[in-house]
Amino acid sequence: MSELVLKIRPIEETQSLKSRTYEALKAAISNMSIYDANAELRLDERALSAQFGISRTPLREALAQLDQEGLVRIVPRRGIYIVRKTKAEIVEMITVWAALESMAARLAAATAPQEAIARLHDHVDAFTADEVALRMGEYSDANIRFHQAIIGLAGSRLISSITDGLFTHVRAIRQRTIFEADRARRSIADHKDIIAALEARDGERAERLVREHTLRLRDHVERYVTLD
Amino acid sequence: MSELVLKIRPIEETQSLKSRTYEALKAAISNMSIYDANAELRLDERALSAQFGISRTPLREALAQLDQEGLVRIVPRRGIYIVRKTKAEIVEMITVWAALESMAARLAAATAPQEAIARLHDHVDAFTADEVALRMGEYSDANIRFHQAIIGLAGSRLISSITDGLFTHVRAIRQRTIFEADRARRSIADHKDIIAALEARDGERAERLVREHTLRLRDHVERYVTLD
DNA sequence: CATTGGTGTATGGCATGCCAGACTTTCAGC
DNA sequence: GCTGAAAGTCTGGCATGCCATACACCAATG
Repeated sequence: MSELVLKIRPIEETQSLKSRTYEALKAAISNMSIYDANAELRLDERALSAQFGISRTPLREALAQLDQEGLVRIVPRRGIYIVRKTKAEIVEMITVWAALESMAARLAAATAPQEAIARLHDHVDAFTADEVALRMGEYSDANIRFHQAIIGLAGSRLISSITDGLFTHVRAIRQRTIFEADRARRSIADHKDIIAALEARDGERAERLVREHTLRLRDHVERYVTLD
Repeated sequence: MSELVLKIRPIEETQSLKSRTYEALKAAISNMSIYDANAELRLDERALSAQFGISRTPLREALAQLDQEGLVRIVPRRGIYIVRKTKAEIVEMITVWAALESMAARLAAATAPQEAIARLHDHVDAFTADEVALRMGEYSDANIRFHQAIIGLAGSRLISSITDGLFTHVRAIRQRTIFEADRARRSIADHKDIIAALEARDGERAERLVREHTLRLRDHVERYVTLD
């Protein structure tokens, strides 16, 4: 499985009921497969607070946070609904991802330590193009970690936090679309080029390669993925 | 005029106490000049709720939202503090701004209607390089609106919402750094080039120009602005 | 049968009060 | 005079209950 990409919890133990409830709800919503199309989209404050064994106050605070992140929508006196992302919204997210990761690549080329860049190979070299087809699940994880690693190299907390938020939304799609040998083969080649550009400290090129790579994913989703 | 970029308040009148309190606090914090260095950084839930004439519940919800946006920091059983942005954080924000606005320019070049692009001239042509020195305040506003207009042309709600958030934080700095004739003169030239690229539908070039323009601002801030 | 008005119910918004933890103050002991 | 512990105070977290409003259901009316 993929506890690999679990966000590292901030040092301070966030023990408040609000925080724990937030995490629980977020995980539940994120892992809610987009396949169970007719899962109940409506949440009930009182029922949930009873399930969690807490009062409505911390639950409401957790829900408010999820609302702000766009995972749920709170409609006054109507209800709380799990948000279904449209394809257009997913495409927007990937576009923003492309913008931020490409900028991260530029920063990484300028400032990341050589050893850190070298470690990017670990995420790519483990797979040959042929193996990908066989171990697609593993590759999907490695692929995601590769992109997160580049963002990490930039050393920008802001970029990391924004993309983490996007990742929560895009996860399901990303795992689906990667399940295609063609894209995977191309993807491996792209990744190697990106690493080469970083190692050559060619920020412009790394930026461009990352952008084009991710925009290709966007176009692919736009063309071939269907939701709803 | 510029009702063009006015934030369109969500259709539904957000009359909830939480929303109104949030807006009020956000405005108060944002407009708190970074010059009154020793303004009280600590907020008191009970005192604020009394000032607003509401109970602590909606106030807490508003504060929680501000906490998530990074404008305040809530420390359990310690207090609520107005966050002072470090220069490094401001620089990160401008970097993200550069990434997103440049991507927006690329999108705008591809999809924005010709008339909309043409309206960008309004934000620039009103000033000659010489006038800028005289009407710096006006130019500063026009400058900001120009960049928001480009982002608007992209038609991406996500990019707009993220940059709006950044703008709240960066506003004070941006107004300070623009107060320099040299940068302003260069800025006007840059803006005209950007418009030209958009009109030529040259997405690559528009993207690059916007990125370089904003990264120059970043470098300027990094070098010459002092906070704290 | 369609429409409209009224009433009951469900749901989130808000007010209020108590609680645990952290800081401050004070006073005993050396 | 100094140190340390204990009590008091301040602060945000949480539980609980009431309220206004949106909606559904139903009856009365044309």
